[in-house]
Amino acid sequence: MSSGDALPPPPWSAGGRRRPPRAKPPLTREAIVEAALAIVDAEGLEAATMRRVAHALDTGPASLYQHVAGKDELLELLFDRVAAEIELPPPPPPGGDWQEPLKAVCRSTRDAYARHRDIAYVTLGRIPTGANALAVAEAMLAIMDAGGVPPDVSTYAIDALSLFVGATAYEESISATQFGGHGSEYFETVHAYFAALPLERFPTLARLADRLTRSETREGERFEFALDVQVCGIAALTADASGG
Amino acid sequence: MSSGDALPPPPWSAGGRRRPPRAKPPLTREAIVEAALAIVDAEGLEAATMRRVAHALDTGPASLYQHVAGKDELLELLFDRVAAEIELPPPPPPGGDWQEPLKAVCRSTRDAYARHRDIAYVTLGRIPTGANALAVAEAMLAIMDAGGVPPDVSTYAIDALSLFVGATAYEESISATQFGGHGSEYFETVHAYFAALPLERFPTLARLADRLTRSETREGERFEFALDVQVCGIAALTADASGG
DNA sequence: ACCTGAACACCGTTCAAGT
DNA sequence: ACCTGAACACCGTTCAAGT
Repeated sequence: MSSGDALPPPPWSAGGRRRPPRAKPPLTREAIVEAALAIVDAEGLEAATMRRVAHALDTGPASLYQHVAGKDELLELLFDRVAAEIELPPPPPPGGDWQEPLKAVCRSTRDAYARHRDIAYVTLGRIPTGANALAVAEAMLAIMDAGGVPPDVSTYAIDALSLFVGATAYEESISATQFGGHGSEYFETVHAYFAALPLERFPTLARLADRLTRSETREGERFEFALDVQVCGIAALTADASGG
Repeated sequence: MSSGDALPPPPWSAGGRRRPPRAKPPLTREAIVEAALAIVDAEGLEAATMRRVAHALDTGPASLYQHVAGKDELLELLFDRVAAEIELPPPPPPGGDWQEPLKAVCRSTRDAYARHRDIAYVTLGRIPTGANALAVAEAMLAIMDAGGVPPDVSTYAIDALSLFVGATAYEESISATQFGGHGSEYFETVHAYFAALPLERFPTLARLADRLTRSETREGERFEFALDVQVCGIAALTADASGG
């Protein structure tokens, strides 16, 4: 800073044109997305209405439409904002193991979703086009490619895996809100219901009721199991494709 | 028809106590569910609002609340109505093959969902409690049980499979509406987008762009692939559990 | 007991009018 | 160019009043 710069006016000066006490930050896409995410984090996705987001930014809903095409685009941007949080590994060396790195990406995807309530809902039925979501897809494909999974398999596998992680995270967020803080009340109801099922019509269900309802509560285990299922399946089909 | 039956009154007769031209059928849960399903079939799930359903039954929305606790219960009933359409195999003999029968149930579940637009959305994040949905779960568990899949695995597997089928069917219904009737327009856009990706940042994605976008269009194949992944994975973990 | 008109507290989106 | 008040055409749900 050169000494020739003019000093700023002292804060107690009331002269000149006065600014409002808290200058309203300019409306930008980023500010809108950030405000929406804050609402999602605090109250969940369905609270993030155009009106609520606008209100948080001290405007009316109509103002958002200058920066965002509509609610759907806002959700798309929200998704890509969360995708930015997913930890990705460096590009893998050729011939390396692909199963563990692939699982790692799935886990950090789940973690990123879990940090933002039921945000995973927006991933369902959407083809990712944002830069961050594409980076995740690139990472997964690169891992499989380097590990020798043939493109025929990997291009399907990435769809299956993304669907799996998104859907699981969404289900988990749902049951997280249903179990509420204490946890056992809703669980007890479900368990009692399954245990009371007529044995003639639902013999297997009734016999496995204990294990079924217990599995609902141990989400981490459930995710790891299903992740194993996915990756084992991909591996089996890779062996098929290579061997046959 | 016996000859003693009275002739119906001629349509031009104005005598007797006249009924309104089309007697309003009494409001029942079944009638409400059926009306809702008709709207779903014609216009999709989001058109099936309480108001629209009521209108189809010639009443106001308030009248529905005598028979249905609210929108959520209506969706639950709608789901169970569709679950009734899923074809289930007879109880399996012990020691039989479980993989093919299990796949068959998944396929007919998908088919039932596909018959009703985006109905699969209501399966997401919901623990099934209706009689028909429970019958599907019972069938799947019975198949795995008879085939020697240990309960540890099958109780998780049923969650993973239900999630997979529901989420896949929902995604397929979404892209069915996005592809519209003609099909290629949206596909072309997506393909062009993927092909134009910067090579330095998305090398694998760009290289596999052709295959990736082609896979989006061949839904049947994609479903069969993912179903294979699931079942292979379950089999691999079953072998683990038995062998280790 | 069953139904319902009207109202309440919301939505997403548009558009003419403002600066 | 950017913003916005007001309006439009909807939601799910409630409740007092009707039969």
